[in-house]
Amino acid sequence: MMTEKFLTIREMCDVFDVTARTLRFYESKELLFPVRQGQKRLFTKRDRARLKLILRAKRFGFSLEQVRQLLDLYHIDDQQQTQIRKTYEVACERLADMQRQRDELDAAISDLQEQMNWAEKIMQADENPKQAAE
Amino acid sequence: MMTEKFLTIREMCDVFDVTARTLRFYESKELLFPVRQGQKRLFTKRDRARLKLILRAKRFGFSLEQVRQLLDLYHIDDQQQTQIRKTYEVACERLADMQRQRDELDAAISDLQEQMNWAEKIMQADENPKQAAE
DNA sequence: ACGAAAGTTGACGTTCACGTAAGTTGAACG
DNA sequence: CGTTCAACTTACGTGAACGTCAACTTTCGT
Repeated sequence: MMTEKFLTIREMCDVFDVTARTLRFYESKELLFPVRQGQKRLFTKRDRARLKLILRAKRFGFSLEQVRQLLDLYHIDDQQQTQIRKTYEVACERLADMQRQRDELDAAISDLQEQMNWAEKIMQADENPKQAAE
Repeated sequence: MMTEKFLTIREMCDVFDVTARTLRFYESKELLFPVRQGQKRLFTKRDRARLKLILRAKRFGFSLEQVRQLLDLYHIDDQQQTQIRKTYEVACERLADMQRQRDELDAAISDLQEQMNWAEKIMQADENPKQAAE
């Protein structure tokens, strides 16, 4: 048994901490492609990988539409190879976005840390009030 | 003249590439506090700094409400010092969020770059088709 | 002094990303 | 066989973050 080839919608919800509605919504937006057994959805390993990336990218502030474009890169093998180059270019832009974002994030982290150091000093002073005045 | 102490709403729009509606909306949500000259808004240096941070944080996927909390750290001097500690704790969480996010972002960037290397190889092969078959 | 330009306040509309409720279907269990 | 339960579809509702339009007032140039 290789990690149970398929997951039900409920199992997906538990694993990824999302609602069933969300998974159906993502399917409707062509972000996920669960196979059907009767009318029930079964999520493949590929769906799990995609969902992981979706949730991650969301935390970076990407829209679902942007994520969909990004995801295209991860399943080129399914597609016509004629699309590779176009997809590659999209990926280049996304990558640049992400690198810019990381740089900004680094800056923001530094900023915040500085502010917090300053706040620490203030709080320190607040704990020993008027130490010099006596 | 020290960088023109105040900016009109239109100047703000041009500088930060946002709409007037957005600025008024941010004010209504207490993210910005432009002073009034008559009924016109004048944006201070502090508003400009705040807006910069707002737009930056938005790109990280923070909600405006989260941003508002974050911004509180940046104007503690205006507030009661009793609030410092609370604000400091909020900031700690945000900082942790941001660091986690950066780690994930790094991972995502690596992933994407790997995929792109793979795509490059495919494209390379596509340029010289069946080189080995002849 | 007057008309255009810029700014203001409502108030309603829109898009995204789901939430939620109502009714249906299919497998499963006592 | 009835019912219970999970999953399904359809459809309307919701909060966040603005867009857009209407109807003022204020200011500025000629």
